[in-house]
Amino acid sequence: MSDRLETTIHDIAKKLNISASTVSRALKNNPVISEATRKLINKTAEEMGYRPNTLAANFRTKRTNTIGVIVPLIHRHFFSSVISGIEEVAYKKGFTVTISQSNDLLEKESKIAQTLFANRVDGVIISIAMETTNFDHLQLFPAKNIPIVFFDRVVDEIDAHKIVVDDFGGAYRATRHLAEMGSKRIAHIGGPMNLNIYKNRQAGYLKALADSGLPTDEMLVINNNLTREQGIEAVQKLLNLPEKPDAIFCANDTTAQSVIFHLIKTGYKVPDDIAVVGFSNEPFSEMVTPSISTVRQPGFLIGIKSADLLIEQILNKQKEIEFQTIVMPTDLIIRESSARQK
Amino acid sequence: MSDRLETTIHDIAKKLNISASTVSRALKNNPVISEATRKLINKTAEEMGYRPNTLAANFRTKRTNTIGVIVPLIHRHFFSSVISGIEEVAYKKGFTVTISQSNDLLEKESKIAQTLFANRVDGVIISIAMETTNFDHLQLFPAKNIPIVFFDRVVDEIDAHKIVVDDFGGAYRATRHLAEMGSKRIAHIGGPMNLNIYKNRQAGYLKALADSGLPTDEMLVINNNLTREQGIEAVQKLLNLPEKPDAIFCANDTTAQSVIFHLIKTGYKVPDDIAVVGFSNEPFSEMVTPSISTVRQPGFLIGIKSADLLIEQILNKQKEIEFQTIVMPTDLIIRESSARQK
DNA sequence: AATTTATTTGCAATCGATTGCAGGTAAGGT
DNA sequence: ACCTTACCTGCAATCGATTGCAAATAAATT
Repeated sequence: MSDRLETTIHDIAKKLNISASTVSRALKNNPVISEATRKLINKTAEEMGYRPNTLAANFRTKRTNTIGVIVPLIHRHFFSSVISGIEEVAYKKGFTVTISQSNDLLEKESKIAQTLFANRVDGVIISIAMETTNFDHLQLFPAKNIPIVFFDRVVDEIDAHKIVVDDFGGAYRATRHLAEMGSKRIAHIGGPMNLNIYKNRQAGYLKALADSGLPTDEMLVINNNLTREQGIEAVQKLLNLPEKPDAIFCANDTTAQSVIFHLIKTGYKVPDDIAVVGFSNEPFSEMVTPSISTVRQPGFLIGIKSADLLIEQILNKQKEIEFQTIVMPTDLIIRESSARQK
Repeated sequence: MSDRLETTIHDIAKKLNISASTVSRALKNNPVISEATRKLINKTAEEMGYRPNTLAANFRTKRTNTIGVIVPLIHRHFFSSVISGIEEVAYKKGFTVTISQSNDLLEKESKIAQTLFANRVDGVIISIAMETTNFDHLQLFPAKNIPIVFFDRVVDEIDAHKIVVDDFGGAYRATRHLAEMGSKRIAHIGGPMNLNIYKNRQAGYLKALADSGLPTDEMLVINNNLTREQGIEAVQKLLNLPEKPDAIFCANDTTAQSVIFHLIKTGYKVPDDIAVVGFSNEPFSEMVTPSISTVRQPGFLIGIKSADLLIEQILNKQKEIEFQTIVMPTDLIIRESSARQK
């Protein structure tokens, strides 16, 4: 009804015949205010239906208590787990979280970054878009001393805390597992090489081949954007090789699923003819038939860690910080798509 | 030059020997400023590295150009589609979107609402949590004349624009389809009756039974929270009935999937022994085997419509608005889980 | 009783952009 | 020349909370 009548600290001050500064301090639990006055002020504020004007406070303090989060796609299970972790920490420490999705597009990511910047977020947590190879839009933040934390898809070119998962180890174990299942020609469908995560997964794959005494074959490695469609194209290419693969390690579950789909459709048995392992442990991976072996990433923990590191920086802006790159463990989940009876 | 700080409109004004008001107007493309001065001001602003202080503007205008979105779970495909729709519109009209998830918990939803309120969002778009039966936390907004738009899981008790999908029609068509496939005893696993969407789906189911000349049987209707676990419990109960069902219409895809999983595990053939239809068209529903027949909801369109209606209210605050409830169409997707050879 | 110390509170400037109203200027009309 | 009108621009108040510094009061010490 009467929304022109917001109570301010001045109204409270006037009513109690004290100054606005005292009211402000009391409401903020500033220890310099005596217990008695604080109680009185809180009671009166309550009675008068006072609600603090966050906008005024933000303006004055130049802080918004807001963390901006940019992820490629919020509906990816991994990312929504990370977001949940971030929210968990942020709420506890009194920060609000603004989530945006880049849809893996550089242009959208850039616009989001600008918006967050203009809205003066106190810090940013980001996993960059697949397309992103230029980082000017992210330089905005360091330039104004606004902390950034990168996770998963990190950027070498910017100095900041980075949380990555052990892509190398996950890929290594996945590939070793395929070798242990008796596979001799293990193919790899990987992502774009501008993203470290895919570089590392590929490196893990190659190392595992070497350690298993298997030769590497360029023809068995295909890089694309890991969509459903490209997964099918890739597997078709692999099946057309003179020497077909007997196992495929895919850098994400979507590709693994489309690969399996195509293999079964064209008459191959999974895992007996060709075993498949994916990456990320998307929820569907255990629901499909055959269920997909995959590598689990600790999304929730990554979110917690990212938010912790970010908030620490926000609260200690002056301090010189030693940036660190934290590697979170991954683990292999063996399911039907790779579990051969030996 | 005191410009280790941020450039303000006053700095620009001083440099050009004009007033801050003119600068402000020029930067806002206020038509009252002549073309010449506007160009000069924009150029100078650019040169001086001016960036508008959104916080100051927000404070002054009491507007944040921010829309708060509250959904149960962002990783549900339906909700992330809606969010994409909202973002699409919001971005175009210069609004920022803050997304939060309630995890289907009343308490979290309530905290989020308070945070959004304290942060002075200009409007809210929400689909309420499964638990929510009390709406005090949402009354905050109407009380301060902050518009809300409800979608999908709407609330009768608050007067506002509401966008719902045609749950009744979708359920009706799903059930009719099961009847046409020859099912005589069609069960229903539904959600909590405090949510309209589940009430309507159940009503559609019942009407379809009646129109198909099938008797209704209380024993064939089970209501729970539609989780995986509860889906399995429910189907166990149904299989223990003296007269088992030959089809099950589930109010979401998660339940449908767990039901199918359990049926196959216990030796039933889907769809031949028991046909199953879900609801929402989650991406996994077409990837699992058998793929799940389901009801598609136009999430993206709902997001667009919600944002349109909300922003219209934000921009025309004074106007009396006739609140409307918009019903969006649904359609049935027939897949393997219900496609019997007749 | 005088002085020091500790404890509370108030003053007043500030943050930067916005906007109603008044004042100024140039162009057009008589 | 004088007066309107239309068009630009400036003045100055304002939004509400925060905070460094000074001052007032109370308590403790000599």
